Amino acid sequence: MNASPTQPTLRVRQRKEREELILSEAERLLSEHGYQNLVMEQLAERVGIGKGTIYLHFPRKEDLVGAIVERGLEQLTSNIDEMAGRTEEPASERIEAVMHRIIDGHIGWTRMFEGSDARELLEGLRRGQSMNHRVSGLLQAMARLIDQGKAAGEFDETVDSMVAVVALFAVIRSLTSSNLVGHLPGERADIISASIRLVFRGLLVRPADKEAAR
Amino acid sequence: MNASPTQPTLRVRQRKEREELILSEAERLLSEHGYQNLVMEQLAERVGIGKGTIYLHFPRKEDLVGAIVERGLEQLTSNIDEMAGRTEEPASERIEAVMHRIIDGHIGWTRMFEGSDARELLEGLRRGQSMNHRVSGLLQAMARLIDQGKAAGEFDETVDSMVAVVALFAVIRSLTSSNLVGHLPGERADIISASIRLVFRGLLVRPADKEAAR
Amino acid sequence: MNASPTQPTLRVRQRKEREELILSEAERLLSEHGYQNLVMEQLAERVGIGKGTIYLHFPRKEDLVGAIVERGLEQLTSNIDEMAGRTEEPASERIEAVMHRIIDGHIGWTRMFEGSDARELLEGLRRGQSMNHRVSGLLQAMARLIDQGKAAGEFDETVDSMVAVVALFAVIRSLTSSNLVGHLPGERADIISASIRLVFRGLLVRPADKEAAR
Amino acid sequence: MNASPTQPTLRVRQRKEREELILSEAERLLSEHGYQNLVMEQLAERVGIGKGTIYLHFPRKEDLVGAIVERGLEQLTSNIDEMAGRTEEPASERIEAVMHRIIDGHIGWTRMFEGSDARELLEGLRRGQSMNHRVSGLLQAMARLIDQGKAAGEFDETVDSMVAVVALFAVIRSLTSSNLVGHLPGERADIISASIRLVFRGLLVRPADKEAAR
DNA sequence: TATGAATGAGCTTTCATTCAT
DNA sequence: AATGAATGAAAGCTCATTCAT
Repeated sequence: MNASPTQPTLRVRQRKEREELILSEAERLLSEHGYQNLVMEQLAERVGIGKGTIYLHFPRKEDLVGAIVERGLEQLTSNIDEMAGRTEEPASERIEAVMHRIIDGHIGWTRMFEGSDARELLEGLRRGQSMNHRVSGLLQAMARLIDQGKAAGEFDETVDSMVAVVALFAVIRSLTSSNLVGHLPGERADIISASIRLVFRGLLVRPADKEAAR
Repeated sequence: MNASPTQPTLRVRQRKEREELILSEAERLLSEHGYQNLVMEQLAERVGIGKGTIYLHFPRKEDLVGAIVERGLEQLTSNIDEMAGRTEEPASERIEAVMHRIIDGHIGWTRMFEGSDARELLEGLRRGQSMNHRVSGLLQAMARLIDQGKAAGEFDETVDSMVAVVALFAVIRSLTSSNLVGHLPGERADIISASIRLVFRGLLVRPADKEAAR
Repeated sequence: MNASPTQPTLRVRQRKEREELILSEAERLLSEHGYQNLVMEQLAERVGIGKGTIYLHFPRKEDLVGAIVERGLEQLTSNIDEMAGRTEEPASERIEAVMHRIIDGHIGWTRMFEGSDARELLEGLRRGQSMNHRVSGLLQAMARLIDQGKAAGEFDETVDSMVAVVALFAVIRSLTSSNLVGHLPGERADIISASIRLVFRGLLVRPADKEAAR
Repeated sequence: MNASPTQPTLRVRQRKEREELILSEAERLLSEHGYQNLVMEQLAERVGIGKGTIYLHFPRKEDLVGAIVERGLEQLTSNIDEMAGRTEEPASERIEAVMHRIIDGHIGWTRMFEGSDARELLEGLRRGQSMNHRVSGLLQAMARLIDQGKAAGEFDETVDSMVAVVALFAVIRSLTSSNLVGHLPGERADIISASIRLVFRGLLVRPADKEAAR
């Protein structure tokens, strides 16, 4: 009489799938063109559904974007947490891996929110709390990785972990948006690696410090 | 008819002045509200001129913003060049000063381009070439400061100057937009200073290296 | 398959019941929000059925509203006819009672058709003829009451009954919509009663006339 | 240097003219199709201007309709006031003339507001006060006419003037919207006249009363 | 030269109606 | 028979850009 437990309502699954489809396409358009230039009709067309259908899933454009942000933050956080489990590898390598993964897989975060009334959008998300949790969660996950490095003697304990997180994300953000990188000589990948390592240099325990500590 | 040679420009000078006025006001609106929410009519009103007059100076909204970007880049570059002259001060201090100045005096660069079709905007600027020059100029000016530091033995010569520049600007950008910083504990100013210094730590010549070099 | 002849209607009766349910709820929404703001989905939800089901009964929103109007006219007419039976009471009192009942129990007739393309709606109803019959029936039922009054010597025979009917309904309509009444001093109920009586004054046989008739 | 006093800015006059044009056409469409079915684009087309131009004069559709209402009330009031001046004619005749003029000149008051969220619209107008003044002014102007009739011994002083006003407007409203009248036999004009007179009968001083007063 | 009235493409959002399940 | 997901026409409103004055 009722749906088998292994098949949670089919309908629901299809709905979820379509939602995923919308979000993915929207994320692409968002990172390509920014909030204002994401046109609902165009989005629908690309997904291959009617304009109104989007509104069945996301009552306002704002909500659509909010969902994308949350999804992104969630993915990033789980990525980082996964890395936090591999305690056999040095923290610095794991962090670098995380950063590369973020940079590669991810999406012009910077551009994404262009032209939303970003202030209002974020404000709204913030009021809804979930954004706060997600962002805080992301930052803390990253900080945990750094703390692992400190505990392992890799990183300098005098450097505030949260400050390091900010610096790392700063580099990610900048490398992600092509603004500057586009103007630099050399391969993009090289620049990325070198930049990440530069920040690490500031974070690593210095031989001299160890010396001094004796 | 009788334009004196020393003042061929009365007209021209007024024109230039007004152009400056437009740009200044536009820059403010831009950093406050982003590209899409910069409304030409509102701008004209604030400047105290007619809407159409703006179009006498900048045929398209895009051009107006392009001019602002160029002007900003120019100012930054000259700021940095000025600092490059004060060779009596340590490079690291001068760089930090530059960074603070950029961050303080500056303009939500991040928000400024929100809602432009950034790709198209930049593409257009690029086609006009001048953007390329300006950005390259800015990066190179900064790189020169770093090179000075290297020459003075402050900075590690093995670190690529351009990479360092990218990292520095990355931090600036991130600290400028409140996205992350807003989620951090502590005073904004403290976070900024700490972040800058973290990058410097990675740049400074390490005592241990010196030791090893002996 | 085995529908007993006395109850061929189990299905049919249920269908009729649901139709009644839809109409009642629709009438409420209609009088509260007007035609345009009557949303089919909301209606379905309130009735507790699926949106599509409504369309099984009424192929178009227009038809739904048409049915409501007819039902309303029918009810009013039967109300009046019932009153026409109580010949022991004075016609004027019975008419006043009818009017109060209409005003009280009734439904912002005025608001109900807000936002329909009333012309088209009525046109459509008219094409279906039935509307004409209903309205005529209503007016005639009321006229019959007045004629009773004339026969009883209560009302002046020189006043055209139909004109009196129009005037009476005019007052009802106006008193029903709060537009004017809201701007008047005094209690709503008092205004209503006084207005009705004013029209009656014009309808009653005048003592002076009687005098003259002697 | 400044515009001659007899020619108040030409611009301003043209603007006023166009505004008048918009209002007139809007009033027609409004009375024909009701608020919801008044489509801004269609209105613009009929007036022969661009859609946006309307918004230059009336920032919201609501404002446009508000202006129409005010204009209408103003015209009515001044019509009535003018009539109030002709004290040489009997009040009843002047009132009848006013009513005919109202009915002829303005038609679908009733239909005009259909489908606005009338509640909100009126609420808004009411909050803005101006509506209150206008409507009160209109009712009072009419009441003044009736008072003149009372003073002249034409009308019965025991009938509340405001109640009479309500009844008169009730008739106007009803006769204006074709709902009922369309279903009546006879000429529209005749019905109108007869209805008005019926109400007057209720208002006039009765010979019998005079008799009694002796 | 400077203006701002006029324009209309373009956007988000709503909702009657259809139709596969 | 009953449902509600999907659709897309339609509508109000904004604002970059033009152009008559």
